[in-house]
This record gives sequence, structure tokens and C-alpha cells, in this order.
Amino acid sequence: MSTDLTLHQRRRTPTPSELQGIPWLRVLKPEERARAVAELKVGDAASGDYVCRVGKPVTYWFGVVEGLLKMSSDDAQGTTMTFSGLPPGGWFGEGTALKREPYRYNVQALRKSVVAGLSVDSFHWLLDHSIGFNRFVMNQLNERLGQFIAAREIDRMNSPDVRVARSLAALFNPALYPGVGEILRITQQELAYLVGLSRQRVNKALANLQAQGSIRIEYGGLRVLDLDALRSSMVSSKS
DNA sequence: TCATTAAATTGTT
DNA sequence: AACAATTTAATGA
Repeated sequence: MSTDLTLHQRRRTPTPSELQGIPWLRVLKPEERARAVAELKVGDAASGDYVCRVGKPVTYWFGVVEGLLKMSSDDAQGTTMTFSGLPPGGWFGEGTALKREPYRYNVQALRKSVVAGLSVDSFHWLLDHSIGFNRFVMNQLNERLGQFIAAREIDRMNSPDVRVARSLAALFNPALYPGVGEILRITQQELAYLVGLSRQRVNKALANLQAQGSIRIEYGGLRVLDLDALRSSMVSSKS
């Protein structure tokens, strides 16, 4: 089920509409932006494809233009632990790109996706030349720290409804994933993989959240009606 | 553009 | 895990 590193093969230059979905381009000055755009590559990843794997040397700083990726890691026993989902607008790998160390996690496409990449050299060039870019990366690191702390709390609770609610809230984080608007394109099966629950249970949890008025279920996706309600959702599993 | 068919996704047991 | 119902996407006239 796992083909390898599609991005390194058939990569294109980004289309204008794809560039539109790259949030940090807007914080660059015209010269910086021109240079970055020239260096950007995009590639298509089929469902199951790996974007990066543990131990591989860092080649790119990656971003999701379209689709859905998941970030996970396998321990010595081969148990897979999913850290986070990566919806459109999300960029990752800055930690390893900064230090030019090998990747510490696997990133795999949950569905057919479009992934953008900026070479590590260009990434460093922007760090050396652009204040705006530095602010973006710093904010990105800070937001992600918040995400991981929240993720630990999520793992400790055993109420499925709350787990689903909090995980959804994370995916709708506008700072980290500006490409996600009112609606998040994600199937209940994909969400089940991310949260670590059965699809049936996720289906039920979503129904509860909808009844509570914080989301609306749509075919192939979800619409957020009340993000704060998702973030602070308490245990109310009357299923 | 519309009708038909296949595929994907959801709701339920 | 399996099934039926629903929605979307694809096809071709």
C-alpha cells in the first residue's frame, strides 16, 4: 500500500492558484517572494504515498496545498503512533530543516494530495534574509508546541466524543492550517485513522457534535459552526 | 446538458 | 465487519 516519495519524481512548478494557498508567501517582500516562487516545487501524492520517512535526509520543507496528510512515528515494536493530521495550508519539517537532521517522523498521504516543497537551502536563505519569514516560522513553531501539548491531553482522555471534538478543533487551527476554511474536507474513515477510533464510533461522535450545534456533517467533510465549543467540549456522551 | 452508471461515503446493525 | 442508502464523479449520447 505504500509507494515511495512521489514528490521527488514528477514535480511541477506551482500554478498561480496553488501559490495562492501558500500562506507564508504573503509575508515576503517582492524580491524574496520572487526567489521563493522560483524555487518552489509541487508534486502529487497518491493515497498511501510517503512524503517523508524517518531517517531520510532532509531535502525539503513541505507544505500541504490540497488533500490530507498524517504525521506519525513507529516505535521499536512497530507500533504506529499518529501525532497529527495535516490539512491544506499546513507546513512542516522546519525543525529538522533548521538543523539539517534526518526526519524524525513519517508523513503519509491519507488521500490523493498536492504537496509543495521548498529546498532546505532556500529555506535557510529566507531565514537569513527575510524578517517576515522568520516571524512566520517562529509563530509556526509556537503554535505547533501548543498543538502537541493539547495532543497529550487528548490522549489521556478516554471519552471518544471529546477526543473527536478536540482533534477536530486542532485541524481547524487557522494559524497552522489557513487553507482550511469553514469546511474541512475529511471523511469519517480518515478522521477515524487520525483519532484512533473506529469509523462507527467517529460517526456517532460526529452526530453528537452536530446535535450539540458545533459542527454540521456534510458529504466528504465537516463544517464548523462553533470552534470554541469544540475546543472546550466537555464530556457529554449520551450515546 | 441530461440521463445512466460506477465509485465513494455515510448511516446502521 | 458487513450491508443498505445516499451523494458525488464519470461517462457518453
